[in-house]
Amino acid sequence: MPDTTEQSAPRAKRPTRAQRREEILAAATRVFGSKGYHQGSLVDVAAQVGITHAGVLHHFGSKDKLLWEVLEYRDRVDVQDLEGQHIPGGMDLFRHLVTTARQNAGRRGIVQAYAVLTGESVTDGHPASTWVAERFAVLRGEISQAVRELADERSVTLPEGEPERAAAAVIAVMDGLQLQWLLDPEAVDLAAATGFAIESILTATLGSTVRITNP
Amino acid sequence: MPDTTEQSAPRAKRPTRAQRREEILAAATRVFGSKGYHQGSLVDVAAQVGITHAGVLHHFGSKDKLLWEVLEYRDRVDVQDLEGQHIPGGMDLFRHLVTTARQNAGRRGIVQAYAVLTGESVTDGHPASTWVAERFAVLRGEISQAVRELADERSVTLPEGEPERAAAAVIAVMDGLQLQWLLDPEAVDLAAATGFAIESILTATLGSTVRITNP
DNA sequence: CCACACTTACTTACTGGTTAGTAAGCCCGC
DNA sequence: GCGGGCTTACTAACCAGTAAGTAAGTGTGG
Repeated sequence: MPDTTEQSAPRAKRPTRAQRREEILAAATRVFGSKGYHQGSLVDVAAQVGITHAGVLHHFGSKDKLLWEVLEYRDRVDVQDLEGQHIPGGMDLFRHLVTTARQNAGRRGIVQAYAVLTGESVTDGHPASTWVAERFAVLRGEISQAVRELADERSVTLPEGEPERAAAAVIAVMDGLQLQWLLDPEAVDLAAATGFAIESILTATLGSTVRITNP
Repeated sequence: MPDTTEQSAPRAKRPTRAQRREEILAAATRVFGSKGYHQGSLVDVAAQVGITHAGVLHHFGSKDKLLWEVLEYRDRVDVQDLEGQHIPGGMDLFRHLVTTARQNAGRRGIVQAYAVLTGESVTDGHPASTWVAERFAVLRGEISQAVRELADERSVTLPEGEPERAAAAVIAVMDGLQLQWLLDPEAVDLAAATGFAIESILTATLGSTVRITNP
């Protein structure tokens, strides 16, 4: 017997299409994050929203498309968090990276989702592989640009390919630390280790001590 | 009609139990490497050896046990490659790490298997998670010890927790670079970037320039 | 040296479970 | 009253694991 007296809640009625899609995307992020894409099923996702898996397919057509929208959704949320709505450059970028690491230590789910999908994406023909590869490429571009800016500020001439090498190393250390932290949070201080590693790489690249001050 | 004249070849007859198990382990490494553990099926593994999936289960009992043996097999092969049969310490360890990275650039399959399984292992209740976590713990122990040795050699006193932080960063950067390299081999020079990053971290930790000379 | 007993290495066939995706229809709210 | 949101019901594929049978090898007693 459904309770029809329920009407004080703002929307016990029916969620709009946009609301439902958002709910499903959030649920899918959790499911793909905790179980991976292949092991996480549409039934799992649907259950979290309180519908059947066919309902999910009604909104997204296929599991692959759902994954795609989850990834775009994550990007959108990330950009939203960035109040300025634009990616900072120079030293601000590295400050932002360390800040993100500190925030990440408090939201295991997101970190797990990212780690699982990234790992899975190196399998042959994985639907997320191009997304992850492009993401890496964009990040390398932004970070190497920031490294060049810092070098210019300090009038340092860098060897050919050095900014790119440093950028790849910075991204690598962040991802790798997340893996270790997920498997053993006691053993790794995510924020501290990330800050330390990025400072190390920048110091070695620029030839003089670099400190990333807390904003 | 089987050719009984064939006897110059050591075994056209029937492979021994040990031989078959080895074949299956190699096949499973390839399959789990290219498809992941969950997506890679026993049928896939069996097909590569030319038997049925029940034959695989005859030798290994269950898929979980097969994975376990694959991981131990990988360890065994790695140790075999190390001619001294023992893990080096001090600067030799870091030389060994860079050498490994250089070798890895020529064996994509192994790197892929490691990356996929590590990523998958952070999912809830994954059969490989304890193995990966322990592997990380052991590596952190060995590398932080090597860092302490280098510090002693140079009469440097390190802050509390610094060797562990450096060790985690070194492992992280190796894993992270592998991911980027797998997704875009053109964009990342695995050996060069690994050497650069490790040198950076050691230099920052020890306070003086560290170079890892080619053996 | 060979027959008989036994073991090993599988295969075939099946079970129970889970999966993504499809089709058709119901029902609520505008 | 009708259309979008959803369910129920289904399919076809695939999965790990089990059971039972078979052929080929191995060891042994005579």
